[in-house]
Amino acid sequence: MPPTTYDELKQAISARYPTMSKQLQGIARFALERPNDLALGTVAGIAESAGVQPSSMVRFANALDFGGFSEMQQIFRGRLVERSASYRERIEQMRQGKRNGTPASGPTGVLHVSVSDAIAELGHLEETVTAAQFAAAIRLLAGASQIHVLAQRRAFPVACYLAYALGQLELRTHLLDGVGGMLSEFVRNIRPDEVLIAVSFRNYSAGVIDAAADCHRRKVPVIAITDSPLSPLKANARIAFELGDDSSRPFRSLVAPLCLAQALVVSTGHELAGTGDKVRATSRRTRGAAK
Amino acid sequence: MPPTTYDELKQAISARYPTMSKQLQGIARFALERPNDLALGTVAGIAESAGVQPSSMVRFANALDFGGFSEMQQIFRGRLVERSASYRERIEQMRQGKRNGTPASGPTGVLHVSVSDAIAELGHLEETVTAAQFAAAIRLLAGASQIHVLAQRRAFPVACYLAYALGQLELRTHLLDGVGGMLSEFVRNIRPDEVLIAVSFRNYSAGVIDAAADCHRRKVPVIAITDSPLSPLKANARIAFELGDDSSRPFRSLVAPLCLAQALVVSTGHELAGTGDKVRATSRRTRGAAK
DNA sequence: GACAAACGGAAATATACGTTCTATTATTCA
DNA sequence: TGAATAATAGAACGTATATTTCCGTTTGTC
Repeated sequence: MPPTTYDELKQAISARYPTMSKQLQGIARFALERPNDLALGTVAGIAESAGVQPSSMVRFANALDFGGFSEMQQIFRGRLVERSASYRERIEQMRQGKRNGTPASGPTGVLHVSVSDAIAELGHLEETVTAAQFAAAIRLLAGASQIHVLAQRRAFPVACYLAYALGQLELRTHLLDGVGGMLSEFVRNIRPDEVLIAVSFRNYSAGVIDAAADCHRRKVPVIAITDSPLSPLKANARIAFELGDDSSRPFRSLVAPLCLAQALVVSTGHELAGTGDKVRATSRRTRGAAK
Repeated sequence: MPPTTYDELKQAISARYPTMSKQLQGIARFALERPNDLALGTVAGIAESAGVQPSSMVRFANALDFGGFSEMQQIFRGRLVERSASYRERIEQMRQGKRNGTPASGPTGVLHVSVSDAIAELGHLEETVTAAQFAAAIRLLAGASQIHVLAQRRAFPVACYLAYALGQLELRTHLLDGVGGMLSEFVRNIRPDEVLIAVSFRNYSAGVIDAAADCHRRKVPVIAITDSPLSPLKANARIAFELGDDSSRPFRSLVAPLCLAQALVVSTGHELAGTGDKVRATSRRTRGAAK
């Protein structure tokens, strides 16, 4: 009684996942994350991608009551054709829906609008950021003895992400979250060989602006992530990313700044690893992965 | 110079159709009518369905400048995997725009990759989330007397955003940030008429899992935002959003979960404002505030 | 700490697949 | 009407694939 549909297969995997061996669990995750590969690849190819032996793939299929790998693969292939069929339906629906005049109504309409807006923002992001300022920011980050990240309110998630991700690179990173009300004390102690990343959008938090101004005056490099050339952060930053998003929308999203933040972190990682300092970079990566 | 995309293939077939032999024309019609079969079947099987010999299928592929049947089949398989048309167009547009400058290497190359990945994730997000679970989540949020948001480490920015944005809707929202180490004490006091939003991705934070499990056991509605059906959060949630994406990339981003979070907030806002039941919403807020 | 059971890895085997070659048939032109 | 050429069907061949079995290793239990 093996599963006959992809949904059943998912349920079966979920149900038996806890009782599986470690390797089989890995294959299970791989299968659910990359079902397309499972559908179209050969056992050998898939096994290589998953980092296991072909025989383990067969064992995985057997664990799900299939007679063999090919039998299980049929389910993944079935999903592929169903999915492509539903795509056409959805595209048709979208065309008809737009003709009817209600492009964005209903609960999932909101999701669609959010996704579309986010994609537009990302396109705008790539246009806005210049290679020069991006490279300059990376140089600053890679060369800093310590990095401080500051944001408040709406922008705070960006700072959280930066602090976490830069920390993963084993850069000394501090999130200035203002807990305990000692923000200005911390900011006062930032030195010129360190870096402050300040993130703020309208309405700009006074605390962030003041901190950036203070650091900038004391020759501490400030990298600003903000929304407009008119931002008060721009005047107080060595490098300012102006992501000017459409403020006409009531809910501006954090997608663009977060994507920029991720790109900065990844590039900084490359910079650190690529400057010949392989020993430090390797140990950093190893330790991070082991955790 | 064989076709490289399904559209090119279609054009090639149309162009050469008149000059083909009668049998090859039959195969051409069959191929265009049942591309799924061409993508997934074996030569023998397809040939039987089309009422020809396997060798004829190879001849057909050769007539289209392919080296063999398998080569042609790759095009049909690609068609099954390809993403929805509208997103693909946008990605293509962006790729072309970037071809003028630096293609994929260098500092801005990383940004381009981040943006592309983010767009792919967003497309996947819209596929994955069903209208039913989205609507159910909104009903829970709109009807809750209080909302608690919990995440740690990599997922924490999502919780920050949710707490901030839901707070803007004047819903009573608490960010369970674990400051002071009193997380379990707070979780223990969450009641069944409240809601817990738990966000966690691999490797899942034990604290978040435990909290979700505790709440779920005590009939507190739990909305989970996680990455896979195998997530331990799924078993401990009333509603689970599984944003499972390609884990082959070393740096998974928060773009998709944040976009989902935003859509949830916006929809909840509409729900509260649009049900016309302003009194109830107001009284709920008032009661909560009085407490 | 020792034994047993299960798990993972590698090689061997059998199957099935795609391709190619040849004989035969259909078609067209003289 | 006959001959020649192009195309098709069928079979055979080589290859690549999935599967199974066996052995070494690890893990759990007593």
